[in-house]
Amino acid sequence: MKSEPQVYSIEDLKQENTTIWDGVRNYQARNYLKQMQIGDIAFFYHSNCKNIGIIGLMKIVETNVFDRTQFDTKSPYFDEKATENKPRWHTVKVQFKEKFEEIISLNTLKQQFTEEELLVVKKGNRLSVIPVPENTAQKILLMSSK
DNA sequence: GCCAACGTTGGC
DNA sequence: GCCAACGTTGGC
Repeated sequence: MKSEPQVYSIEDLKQENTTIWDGVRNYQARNYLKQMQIGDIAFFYHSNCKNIGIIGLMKIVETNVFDRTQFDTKSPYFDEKATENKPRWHTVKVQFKEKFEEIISLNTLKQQFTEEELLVVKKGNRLSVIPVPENTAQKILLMSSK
């Protein structure tokens, strides 16, 4: 799950402990959010910044949460086509789990994994929520504990 | 349903 | 700041 650290970083999550992962406005990403289950582990990815890469772990603690920002006219994520009765955007609540001592940089990820193994290394990939195959996830966890 | 125009993401 | 690679919008 990607976030721009200038907007919301893993430090922010660490301080808050939990947060509703709102602001996703892409149907494919939303569908991946939908598939998540309570207890699932997600990687926190810092994007569009100086140190790009996977910075830590979080846990999914609630699923099918309404993204309230879609109803908020003052929010940049306001969606005029969404109503309380017919919301378009739901998401998950995540809990801070771990911040890696060292970021696993995009460069490292590119060296270790193919596009098939880890979609985030694919050029032009813009999805902010991406599934990670189990094999790949296990390898990344090993890399983080070095 | 096609596709040009436009807007956004995100690495570099 | 640039720009490739998308996704979305809207006219037709």
